[in-house]
Amino acid sequence: MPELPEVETIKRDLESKVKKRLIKSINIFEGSERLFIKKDINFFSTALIGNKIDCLSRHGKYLIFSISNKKYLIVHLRMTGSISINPSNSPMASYEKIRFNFDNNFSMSLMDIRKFATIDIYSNLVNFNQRIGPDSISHDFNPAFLKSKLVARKSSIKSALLDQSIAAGVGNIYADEACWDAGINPLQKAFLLNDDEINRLCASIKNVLFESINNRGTTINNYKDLLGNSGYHQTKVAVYGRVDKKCLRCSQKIIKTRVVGRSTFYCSKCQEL
DNA sequence: ACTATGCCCTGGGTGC
DNA sequence: TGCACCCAGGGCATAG
Repeated sequence: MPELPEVETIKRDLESKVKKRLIKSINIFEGSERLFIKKDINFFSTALIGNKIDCLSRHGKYLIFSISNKKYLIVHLRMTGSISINPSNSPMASYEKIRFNFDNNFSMSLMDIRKFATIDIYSNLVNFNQRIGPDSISHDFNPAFLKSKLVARKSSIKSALLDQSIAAGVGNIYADEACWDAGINPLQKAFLLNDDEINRLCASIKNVLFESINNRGTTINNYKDLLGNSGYHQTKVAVYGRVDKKCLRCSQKIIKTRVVGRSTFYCSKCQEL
């Protein structure tokens, strides 16, 4: 499931393949109806066909293609979405939902088993940037910002970290990893964190995200890069999915519970409530 | 205003 | 071997 490091890996690999490419045509495959946030597929096609991709960026888990006509194509891969680059005459891939054919006889394809992925066209990013908080590896995501968001937050810190208006790009795996790294119990009420804990948590979030980027992301279930390869960070994961195994710091058994409907893993000894 | 819950979706795994 | 169930979780709609 692509979170920030996985989307960042895709973005870095994809950038040189799509930058300055002209979109000649688009193929839309069966079962792609849910992909389009705005149901008008004609609007989608006319906004893109004949235009170039100026550059590619990422905000949280969203991929943002800046188009030469000043519009933005925004892609979210959700749970099982993936992207690949292939010659335009390649046969349709399994679960392929949409294909963008470029002017160099290559194409960018979006595949998705579970049909949760979304694509959308924006005329500007004002609303988007208001809805999503600062990217978790940016300078704007810092202890002062985090404190401002947690001070009145009655829910658990895990719930707060999954809120994309707080920690954009953090998902279930890295929320647990960051809490473990910082020695904070994911069930702790967010507003109870003191300054020292917020400083540690902020640093830990960045640490686990940067480390995973260096390892090309974490492949637990579905994530694959542009070439269909897994990441390497799953071998470095400290708590996620390690129920009943020994904590890497204190050898206590890792506990599994559920927080806001998500599997949550922590060490009861070094992440005391 | 804030927070919690259910839903979407399908392949893979498990237990009988 | 087959079948029925359960689980994975991001973001949104809805309820409280």
